[in-house]
Amino acid sequence: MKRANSEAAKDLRREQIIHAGLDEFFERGFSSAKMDNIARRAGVSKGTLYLYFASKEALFLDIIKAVAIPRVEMMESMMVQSSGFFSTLNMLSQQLPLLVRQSSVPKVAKVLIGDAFAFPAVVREYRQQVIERGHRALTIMVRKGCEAGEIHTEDAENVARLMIAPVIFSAIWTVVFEPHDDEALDLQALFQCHQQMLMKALRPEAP
Amino acid sequence: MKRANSEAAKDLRREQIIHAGLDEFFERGFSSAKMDNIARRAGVSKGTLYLYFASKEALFLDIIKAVAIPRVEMMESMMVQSSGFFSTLNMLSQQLPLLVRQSSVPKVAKVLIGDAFAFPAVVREYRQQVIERGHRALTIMVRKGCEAGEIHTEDAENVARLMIAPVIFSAIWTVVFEPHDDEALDLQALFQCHQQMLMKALRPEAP
Amino acid sequence: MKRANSEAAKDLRREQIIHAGLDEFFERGFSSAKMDNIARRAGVSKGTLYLYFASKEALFLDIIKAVAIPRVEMMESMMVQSSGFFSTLNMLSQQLPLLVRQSSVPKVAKVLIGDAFAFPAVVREYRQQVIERGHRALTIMVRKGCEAGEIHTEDAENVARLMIAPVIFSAIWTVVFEPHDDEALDLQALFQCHQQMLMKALRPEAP
Amino acid sequence: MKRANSEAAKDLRREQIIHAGLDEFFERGFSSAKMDNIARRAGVSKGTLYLYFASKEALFLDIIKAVAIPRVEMMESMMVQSSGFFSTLNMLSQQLPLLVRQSSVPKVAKVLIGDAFAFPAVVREYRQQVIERGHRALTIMVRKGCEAGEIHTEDAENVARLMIAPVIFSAIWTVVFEPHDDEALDLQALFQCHQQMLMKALRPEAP
DNA sequence: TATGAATGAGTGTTCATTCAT
DNA sequence: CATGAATGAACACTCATTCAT
Repeated sequence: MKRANSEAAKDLRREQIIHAGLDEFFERGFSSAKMDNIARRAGVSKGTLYLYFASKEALFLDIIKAVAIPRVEMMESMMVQSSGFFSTLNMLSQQLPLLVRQSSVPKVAKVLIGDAFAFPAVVREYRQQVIERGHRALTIMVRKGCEAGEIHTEDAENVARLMIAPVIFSAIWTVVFEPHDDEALDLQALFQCHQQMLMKALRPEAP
Repeated sequence: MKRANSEAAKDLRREQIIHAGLDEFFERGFSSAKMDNIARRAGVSKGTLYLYFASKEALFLDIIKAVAIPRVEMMESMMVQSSGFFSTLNMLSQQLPLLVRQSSVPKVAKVLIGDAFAFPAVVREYRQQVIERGHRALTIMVRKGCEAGEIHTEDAENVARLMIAPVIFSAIWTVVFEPHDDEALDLQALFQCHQQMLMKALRPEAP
Repeated sequence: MKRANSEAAKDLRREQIIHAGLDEFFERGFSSAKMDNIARRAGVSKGTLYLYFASKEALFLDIIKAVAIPRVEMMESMMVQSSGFFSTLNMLSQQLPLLVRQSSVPKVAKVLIGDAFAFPAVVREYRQQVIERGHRALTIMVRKGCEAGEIHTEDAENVARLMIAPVIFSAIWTVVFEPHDDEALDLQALFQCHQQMLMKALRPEAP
Repeated sequence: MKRANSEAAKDLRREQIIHAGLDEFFERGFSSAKMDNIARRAGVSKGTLYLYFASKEALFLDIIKAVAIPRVEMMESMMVQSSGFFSTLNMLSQQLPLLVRQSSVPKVAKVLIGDAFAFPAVVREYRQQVIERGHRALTIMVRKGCEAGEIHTEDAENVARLMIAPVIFSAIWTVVFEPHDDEALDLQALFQCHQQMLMKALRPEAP
């Protein structure tokens, strides 16, 4: 492999390894993942991995951090700047299939589920930094919708959870079933259906 | 350990091992699970495991089979004998929290997610024997509800999926977050909320 | 290798491994010593080593302990029961060549010297439990000889050290030079000479 | 690091590396010594080491040679020009503590003991070039003393060895115990005591 | 049947050495 | 000459599996 002498080149190399690592951890879980495989996937030698990451565990932790954090911020800002519940819901219905299909979020989720007991601290932090923040932003969005009279519900928190549930469902589905099966879930239709059900379910009762 | 001379005693021993194995696989995933630990949990020696199961993998497969199959049948029959959509939905809302909290289903799900790539055949079979059958039963129930005029929807399949999504969501939540955290999700309230939203979302429009 | 089912058989196996380990550590030092080699020397597999010792370091520490401690006690008792300086000195002159040639003490000393920096705690303990105790016993013996009028010296402590010096000298010589060279040091003649010089050097001056 | 363009500058660089190497080999033994550490101690990069020494082993060998040889010559000349046994003995008693405390000889000795089996050729050469030459010079000095009537002994060779023994003893002591302990041996007193004992022990009997 | 001592293939990690810059 | 990123052989340690007791 070529030398990475500049800082930029080294960052690139880090990225390659993180990418390769995520794939390997995703496919095999932490303990079955082999540093050898990660090296091969990244196109470097095993020794090189240790120039960039202190250990398999350190690589794992860095991967989780690198992939998870940016995503939340994106979603958070999306919901905070919300201009009305329905328009945001609409935007979400279009964005979420992309998040599930294109981003690394489902892969990270799969890895974290599989190795939850091995890394309780990571799971806790992920819950706080990703799940709770997402849930809070969504709850606020629901409450604002209520206050604006757009929607009605007595239980904003659970509504927020139920809005998320299909994301989790389809993320799991995607990573667990689709790699070994031909039929792909039609996420657009699923989220479309979900959006319509939500709109009807949350519609304020006529007086 | 006492000898298990009768068939009944041998079956009991098998049960103990399967139970111990599920716990170990659940907590560590397939590859980190140690036969030593399973033996200790089951109160037998390592050698004994191999009298009942040919290998770690055979034990794993047997566990999945032993735990998963019976559950589906229960759920299937529950929905097939359905006496009206709403009454069945009501029953489900009460039963599902128990399924999530009391049964081994979430544990098995967690294991299968974590080791999906190591056992594609198992995953495929699980999908066909558990998920698809459950989804089909649910879809039929939705369709019957439509035909009976109780509810209305254009997309029974996705409605069925969205009815299941919170089960997956809470199953994952339960096994991933709750073991390392104090706050437990209030499943009753969650499924209550879900039921009400479904009822409103599926209510046939007034003409 | 045969199974070691009884406690006695296990102790024997431990002894074999300790013996093999000492040889390997002696010949290569701690860090070059290979567990594989130790296993081969002991006639067991690598895995078996770890049934008896938690790690390479634990094996090392146990070896030092197993070999060093008993020796001191022997020497200490020899000098404490001393019936007169000259008779004890005579006994020592006969015993020490055996200690140097037959026992494991010089091997352990060589190992400790080579790995002194890697195991400062061991070195300190060895100094306290072996060296200091030996030196103290010898000093007392010299003082008693003075009080009994057999010998005379103003500096019992250094005399004790100088009595020991040839032991260290010949121990080092034996383990460092003799394995790679034909000529063996004539320890009997050396200690004989040393004894005579000591007798003359310590003889009280005629009035 | 600056380039070393002149021959003198290159020799200096060599010296730095040799010095750094001795410290590292002394502290960790050959196989635990890391080229990385040596480079850091010498203030150069790892690659530079290989510009001056072909390999770790070559560096090791050069260090032994560089440090050991000069010392012998010094000692040899000291004893050969001897102007009488007692005056030389006196001089030795004063010089030896310095040799033990100030020079690199004890460090080299420690390294050679620790890695004796890995470098039998070095050990043999060291024995021949350093030990044997020293022993021969000392034996000659004793014999001359006898012939001159200053002293008397039947066994000049072992007397020479016993004259050396405390040097070995204190060298070992210094490098093994003192780095990890506060109490330092009082070498002056020790050699003083030794000198006095030798003088008395070797004194010709009155007729 | 039940045990647990023994095995050895497999994996994370280190580090002497190389060589592009 | 000097650097330090890259390499891969080597080694400590683990654990599923076997089998003598």
